Amino acid sequence: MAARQEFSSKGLHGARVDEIAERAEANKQRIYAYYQNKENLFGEVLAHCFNEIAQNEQALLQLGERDIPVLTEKLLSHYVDFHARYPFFWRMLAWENLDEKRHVKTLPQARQQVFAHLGRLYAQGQERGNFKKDVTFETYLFGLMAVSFFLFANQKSSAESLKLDFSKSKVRDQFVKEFARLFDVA
Amino acid sequence: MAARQEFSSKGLHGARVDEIAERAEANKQRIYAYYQNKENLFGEVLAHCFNEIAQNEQALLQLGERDIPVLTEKLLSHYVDFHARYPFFWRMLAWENLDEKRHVKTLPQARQQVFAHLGRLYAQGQERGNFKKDVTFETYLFGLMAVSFFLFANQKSSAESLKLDFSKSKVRDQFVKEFARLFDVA
Amino acid sequence: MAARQEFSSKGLHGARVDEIAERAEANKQRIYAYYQNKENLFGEVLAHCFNEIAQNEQALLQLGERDIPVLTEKLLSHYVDFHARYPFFWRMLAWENLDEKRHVKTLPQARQQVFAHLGRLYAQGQERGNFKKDVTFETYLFGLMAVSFFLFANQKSSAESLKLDFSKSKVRDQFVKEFARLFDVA
Amino acid sequence: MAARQEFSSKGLHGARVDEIAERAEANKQRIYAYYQNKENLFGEVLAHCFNEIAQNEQALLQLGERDIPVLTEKLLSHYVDFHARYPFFWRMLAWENLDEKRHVKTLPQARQQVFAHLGRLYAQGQERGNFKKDVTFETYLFGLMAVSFFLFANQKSSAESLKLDFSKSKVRDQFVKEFARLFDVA
DNA sequence: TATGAATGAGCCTTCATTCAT
DNA sequence: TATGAATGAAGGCTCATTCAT
Repeated sequence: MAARQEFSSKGLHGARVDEIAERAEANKQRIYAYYQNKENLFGEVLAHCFNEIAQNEQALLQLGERDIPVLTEKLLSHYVDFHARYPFFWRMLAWENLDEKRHVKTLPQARQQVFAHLGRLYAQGQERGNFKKDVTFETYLFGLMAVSFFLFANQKSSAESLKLDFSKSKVRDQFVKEFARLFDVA
Repeated sequence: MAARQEFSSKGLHGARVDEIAERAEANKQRIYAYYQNKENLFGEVLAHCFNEIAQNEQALLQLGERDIPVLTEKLLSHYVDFHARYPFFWRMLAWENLDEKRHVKTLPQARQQVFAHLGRLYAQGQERGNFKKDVTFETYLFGLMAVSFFLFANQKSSAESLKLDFSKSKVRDQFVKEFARLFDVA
Repeated sequence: MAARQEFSSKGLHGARVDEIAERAEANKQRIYAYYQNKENLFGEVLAHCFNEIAQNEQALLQLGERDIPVLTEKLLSHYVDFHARYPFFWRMLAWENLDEKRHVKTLPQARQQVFAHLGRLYAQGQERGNFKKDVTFETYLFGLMAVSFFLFANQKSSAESLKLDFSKSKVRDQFVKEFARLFDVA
Repeated sequence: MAARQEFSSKGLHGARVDEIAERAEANKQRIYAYYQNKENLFGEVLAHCFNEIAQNEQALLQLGERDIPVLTEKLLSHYVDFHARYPFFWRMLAWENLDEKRHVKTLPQARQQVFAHLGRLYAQGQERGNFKKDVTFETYLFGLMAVSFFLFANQKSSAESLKLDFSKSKVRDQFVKEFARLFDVA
């Protein structure tokens, strides 16, 4: 979908239907026939982005017990890679969070399965002493997501306040490793 | 400034000059006389928000050596409180980061001083074993900021994916404590 | 024809070709093949409505000399019934009269025959003293048509200005009788 | 108001806001500032037309007992003149009656006063034998209105079916007189 | 024959910005 | 200094009509 491009870069109100139609090499009436209005289309794009991350997360189901020692690093690099390859997500997420209205009702069920799987690994890791016992999985996961999201969502501003250029993958990789250390025991 | 209200809630493009003028009980001529155009005004508001956080951070200069053991918790609760009391910031920051153009050139110098001060405390903490030696202060601080920002900026969506309601201060407090544990050694 | 429904309720400009095609379970190509364009189709519908009233009026040819004493009542109830059963007519007539362009060229010849027949009965009635000698048939007929048309065409507004509800058939019947008295001698 | 011209000739949906603005030598934003939207403006115009007829009817309050013998003729010629001088009314009325939505809530109270006055005269006329005892005032008035409305509202079509040209005032005057005879006793 | 898509224009409505008083 | 009006350009959405399959 070419609408993703427009919406992710300009948001619901900034995007122009004409532009979308042109990029999609479709014509407006087709768009309105399918989606009724701009807002619906935005919702579809948003849902698509959520599906994208959900699908992408399926790979995490491959993680097993032996990955527990490097779980944090793997998760972090997974999300950072995702954001790097698929910048639409954090942008659409940000637009949606800034908007008063909610445009996506149901979040993909698929994510819950992955989270459950990771939760089990985390619990095992806690037993083995890889993760802190007094930190819940939700906190841990939230931290990982926050950090990876912020890495991209705040690139422009943080680049100036922290004097770092996250667009270089080396810098990013170093961050992943450092954050892995931060999040893990010892 | 009443423009802050409009811009923070609707963004540069969503905000309406008429609305701003009306709320400010000023008239449009005044606005255009002072700021030339909407974009400039947005920049001023943004700068104002950055000054706000910078000023607020001055309080952190009070932190001293004896606070090192609870530094993480203090910093986190500082930022979380700030976001809770001053929701304009994360919103303006998010709008700015989503926009192609940069509307603020210079970030307040004041922040650097605070960061330097905190950096010294962190270094001492590393010596004393409160913080991990292999995690830089930048990483540490970035983590704190990311987590506190994400707590608010992603409230709508995360409420659904993680089933948590961050609007309750209890939940937030618990998070602060958990994250403090996560970020600290042992 | 399903176009009648659309045109009569929304007029030439308000009606939508897509809607008509859908209701007719035909496809647009068919419509354009037969009628060239929307306006022609409107003309056909209009003509159809005129034929409908003309055909309906054929029943009036049954009226004979013995009906002269109740001619007014019979004619009035005929037209009122027609409008009640066939609301398309007054609406299409109203649309047509409001539009600058004329969409129907020829009015059905059949009506003239009926009018001539009624004219003869009226003349006889005048001789016999049933109808006023100084009121022409045209005036008389025009009055009947005006009253029955207005009864329906002005229902919404008159309901409020005259506090009457013509949708109730009782009220209508009473009106027919009263108007018969009004139009007849003594 | 120039909107009256547009709306009365093309109806709510046929009228063009640009056209109205241009004719009014105003600009669109003024229109939208005052009336919010096209429909409201239409409602105002409609209300204005109702006020016009109501105001015009005030003249009928001058009619007194001595006018009773020629009441019908006076009323008819009043309405016919009004329609001839002010063609906006019947058109706006017709548009409104064809439209599903109601655009005017309250009809002018002033009309009721006039109607009451005329009703009293009619009652006296009934006593004196000028009007039929078994025909109510409502019927009588409705008839007058219907006839005068139809005279204009159906001019285009009736011109063809009845072969009469109501645009000539002579023809109209003759009609007024004939209808007066029709409506009056003897 | 029937269908989905395309076109191109038009219309209502909204803005940022500027004039004029 | 403050206010109402003006401007000019969009932008969302809709339609009648036509193509192409």
